[in-house]
Amino acid sequence: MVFKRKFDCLSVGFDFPNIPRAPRSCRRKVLSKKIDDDYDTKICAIDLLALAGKLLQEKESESSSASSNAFEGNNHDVKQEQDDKRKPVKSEFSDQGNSVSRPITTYDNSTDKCVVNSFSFPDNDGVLERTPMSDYKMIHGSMDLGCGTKNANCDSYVKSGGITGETGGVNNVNTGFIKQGEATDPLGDGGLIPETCNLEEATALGVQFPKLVRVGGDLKLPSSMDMTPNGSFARHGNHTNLVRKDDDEKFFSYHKLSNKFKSYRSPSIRRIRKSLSSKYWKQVSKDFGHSRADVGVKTLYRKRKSYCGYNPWQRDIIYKRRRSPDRSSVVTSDGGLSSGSVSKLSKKGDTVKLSIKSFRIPELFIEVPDTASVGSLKRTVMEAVGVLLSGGIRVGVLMHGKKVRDDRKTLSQTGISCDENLDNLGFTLEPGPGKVPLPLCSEDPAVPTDLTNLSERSAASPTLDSGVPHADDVINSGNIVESNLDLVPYQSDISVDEPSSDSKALVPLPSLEVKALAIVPLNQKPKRSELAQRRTRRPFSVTEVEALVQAVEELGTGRWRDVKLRAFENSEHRTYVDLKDKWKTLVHTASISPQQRRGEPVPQDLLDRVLRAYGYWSQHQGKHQARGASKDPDMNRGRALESGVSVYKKEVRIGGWVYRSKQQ
DNA sequence: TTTAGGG
DNA sequence: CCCTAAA
Repeated sequence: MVFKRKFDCLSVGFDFPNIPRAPRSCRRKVLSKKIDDDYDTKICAIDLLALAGKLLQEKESESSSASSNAFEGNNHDVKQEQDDKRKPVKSEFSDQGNSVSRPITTYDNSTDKCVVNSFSFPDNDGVLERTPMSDYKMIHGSMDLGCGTKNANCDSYVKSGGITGETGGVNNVNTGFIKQGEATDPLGDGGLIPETCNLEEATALGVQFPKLVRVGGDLKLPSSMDMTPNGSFARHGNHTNLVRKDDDEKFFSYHKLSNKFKSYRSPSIRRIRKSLSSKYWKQVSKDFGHSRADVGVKTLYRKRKSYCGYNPWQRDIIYKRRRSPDRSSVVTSDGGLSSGSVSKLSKKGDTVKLSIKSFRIPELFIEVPDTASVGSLKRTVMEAVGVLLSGGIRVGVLMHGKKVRDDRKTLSQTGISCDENLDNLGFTLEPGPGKVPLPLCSEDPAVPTDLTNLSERSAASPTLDSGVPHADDVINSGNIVESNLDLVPYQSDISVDEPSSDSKALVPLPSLEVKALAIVPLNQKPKRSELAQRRTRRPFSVTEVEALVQAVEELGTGRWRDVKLRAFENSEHRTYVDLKDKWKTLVHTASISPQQRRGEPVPQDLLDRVLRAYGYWSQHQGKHQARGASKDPDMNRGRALESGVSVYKKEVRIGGWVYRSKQQ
């Protein structure tokens, strides 16, 4: 399956689509593009644009009903407007209660491509309706994650598909980003994702959009904020290997995990990682970078390593941001439910409450064979979503379609808290420092990714390259940090140095990273099998065996690379390790009775030669090459041949048995 | 990257 | 065939 992310939006900051096309060296540059450009200058890509965030300025002394009513009215209008604009993509869908999914999906039979334009999430309209106005302190808003969505007020709204999450506002009854098993169970195993969408689960799985509470002008981020997809979501997301294909049919993959480590390194993460066996990591890296020895494996490998590596520099930035004097608080839905923190946190002065009702994300193009199972499709979609969400996201605030870059300004200064501007407020989810999730492994063996054709083996593995953020990107991120302090890793359940981290971020992503990571270990086994598909078995033909024996007779048993070059140079699929292994099995085969042998029978004469060569070279271990007397293979051959039969041992001892050559 | 071996 | 420690 191939994930194809289409960015048909006007904004291109993220440049997802560009990456795959350019040579790696160039792609890096592309990736490093600033992503914090003004909205006008095209923001990005994964850029999930908040379609409409509703803010409600509420004064304790004021009657809430008045504002609420006003708000509701506006909300509907806005919503209608949004819907209209989405028409091309999502016209026939309306927010229907709890429908698991109402994707505007088009299916192109000819190409087997699926375009998922939207997902539906739990809809809490009902709840809202039942909510007394007095309790209706949350303003419902909607956030569009679609890169094509600029803003509800933006005329240039471009069709964009995505995942739309409807969050309930009033009681904050959770609004899971992902809901119910059927639609959200990525593996279709039903075991990873809760069947029900209770608050906690939804919160864990979905993007919880918090209510923003302004406290005395300060905003705080509650630790309960949880954007973490957990359970299956995280699991699949973590090692999800996605191969994206842009419109030009070029692919590239990205890996989430590495991003996580890179972007949100924290003691907790370190701890988690530490818990991972070194073997695991090695395995991963190897599988990931593996390919033929002649295909720049090294490059890939190194790249990958560097990405996964801890980047102290970036971490510093993170900490710096955390210490930002500005304080903001975000109350998550679940948190709100359990503690009703929203209202409690409110206090003197104006309080701005915000509820982001929905998200939209860029269209996800998924390509799956028509023979793919539904479960596979689910998984694929899930992976795409997971990658999208966990790739590292930053939040941006838009007012009248323009990005508000000065994080130091107060809401009132920015005008956000003005009723008139409520409809002009928007949020964007932009690529975080990591930008592009980097695939670590192939989630689905069925994913046809050998476009790069690195090797047989790599065919089942993702092609790592452009999706990886580079130093450039990091630097870039740093710049962004300087100018936009809108991304702050926030540790909810794992706060380390600063339990009550200060943050300006509306949406703390770190927790997501952390939780996701925590699940990694659990996937080790299953992952491995999926990510590194075993090469197809290709039995040696008699001809090959003969060639091998011939080469070994001439070169000995310790020069597999030479053997490879001499006799199998044109057999791409035969590595020197393969040859060595084959020789090993040949020796074994020759040493057992014919009845015990399996597979295509090897002529006895060949086996005899094997034993002779084996014996001979056992006696002359590397003598020839060691003395450098015969750099030229032919010389060795000559010697061996010259010696004739006599050069071979008459007796070959293998496994305690003595084999006598019939020809002796 | 190769080699050498165990799995 | 795979995985790796060593070199």
